[in-house]
Amino acid sequence: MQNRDISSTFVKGMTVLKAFDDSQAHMTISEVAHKTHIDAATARRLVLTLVHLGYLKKVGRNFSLTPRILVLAGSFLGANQFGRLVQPILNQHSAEIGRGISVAMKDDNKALLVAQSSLTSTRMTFGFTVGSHLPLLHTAMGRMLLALEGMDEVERIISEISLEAHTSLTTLDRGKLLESIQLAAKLGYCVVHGEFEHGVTGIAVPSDASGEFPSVVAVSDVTESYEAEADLKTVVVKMKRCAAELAQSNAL
Amino acid sequence: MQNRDISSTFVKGMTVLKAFDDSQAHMTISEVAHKTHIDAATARRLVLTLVHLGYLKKVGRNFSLTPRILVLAGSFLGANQFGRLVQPILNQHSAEIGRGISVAMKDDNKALLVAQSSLTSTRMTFGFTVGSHLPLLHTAMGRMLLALEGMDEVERIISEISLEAHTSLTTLDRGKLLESIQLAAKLGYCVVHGEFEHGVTGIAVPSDASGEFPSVVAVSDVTESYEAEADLKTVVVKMKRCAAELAQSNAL
DNA sequence: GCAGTTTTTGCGTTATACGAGATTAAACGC
DNA sequence: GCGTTTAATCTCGTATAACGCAAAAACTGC
Repeated sequence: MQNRDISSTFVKGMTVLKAFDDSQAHMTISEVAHKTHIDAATARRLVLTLVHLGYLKKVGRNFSLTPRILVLAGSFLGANQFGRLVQPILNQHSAEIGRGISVAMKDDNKALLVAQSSLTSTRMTFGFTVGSHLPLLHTAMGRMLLALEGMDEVERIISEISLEAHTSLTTLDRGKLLESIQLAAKLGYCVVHGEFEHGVTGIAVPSDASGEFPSVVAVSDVTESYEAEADLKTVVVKMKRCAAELAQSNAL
Repeated sequence: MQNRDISSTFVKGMTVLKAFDDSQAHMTISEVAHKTHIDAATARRLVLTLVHLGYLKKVGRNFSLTPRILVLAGSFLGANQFGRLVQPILNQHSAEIGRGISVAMKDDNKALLVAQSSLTSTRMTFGFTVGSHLPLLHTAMGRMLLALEGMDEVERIISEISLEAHTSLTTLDRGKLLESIQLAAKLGYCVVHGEFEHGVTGIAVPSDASGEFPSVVAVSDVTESYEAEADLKTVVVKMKRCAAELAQSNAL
């Protein structure tokens, strides 16, 4: 028995729903039960409830998410004016910078992509969408997000998080990570070379928006495109312009 | 008491979560209770549970969605390869067509935006995002979606749905709507002029993808831009090319 | 066809959701 | 400012719905 203010059934239900992540999109009832550590009979009831509500659909003996789950996301995006305010600004600055722009927020100990504008002239994307989780410590957007938090929170996360080497360049030294985040806080921008995806450099700046959730504006490109130090500086300046406009628009 | 396979608590919990739509993003517990027709005490527990799970946050006496809700959407998008397959194709064709492209699926009696590529060179967007609900009967994408369904389903929806006049051009005659959908099914594309937003013309074609959910590719622009009949035909041809590529990629 | 697994059902137990009422906080008038 | 009204929030005993075991049924793969 736990807190009387928390509905354990609802918690289990959301656990089941969350279990359908991109690592396992199609699951049988027993797989759900295994993954969530919920009794098979209970898991079955919760899964059937989700089917009843239209969030899951059954095909054969497997269950998978339906597009309806996007409606919940749409509520958040709509409420925060992403369509009307954020997206047009991102589009314009994306064209000016010549690269796709992403906006991210901190979610637990992950960076969460909340908006994106990819260049229409290129097929290049990094395969992430709104709702994608990225590492906090080994991406520019993640470190910049941490730099916006209090340093006590940063130290807590750095010490708690398990470090995973995504590439040969991934920084696994917790002290160096802290330094990098402190530098980002001081400079007002963050650059990370190939620590998450090989050969890709990320740049992030705070969005400056005074909204409900701290957010950052981020750009990714192959490392060579920033060969000249001046190129990088130019991009940062343009990104800051984008951030300023987002802040001014009262979005986010 | 109802079906023993449906967890009524979980249903109520999801109802509460869904209640935070863009029409009411910030709600007190009693507002939630009122909107969902759930007892205030129960609503309170469910809301507190959502706060506990990090999907809602409390500010003052109001509750609102956190970005975490996007993670669930990300699972669906990731599982269906939206980032890696769909988005690049949309981006490329968006540039070729010279207009933003959307992909939509049918959700109950609404059209649901599941992917989008807006032109980066322009600030023009129609304010919708992934997860936005649009009318089925008064948009090109909606009618095209219906045209993919069986005609019995179409007739059911046309007769059940309540018709709302969004503009002075909105077709409110159920017979005419059926005709329009049948025409779309026959032609393989659908064009709707200013029935949802004044002065805006929408075009939709089936995505041809053999995936789990029927989907359409849609384009919107101010009506004048299609003045010449030839312009419209050209766009349709280009859209069909996009649809074919989506199908070929095994996305959707 | 058999041995395994998975899914479903029944049921006693117990936690848990319910909702009326108590408590607290906000809104208003004087 | 203070009492009064109104609404929102929280508490708690009780009814009930969810839990999870165990056993049956259904499906798989060999």
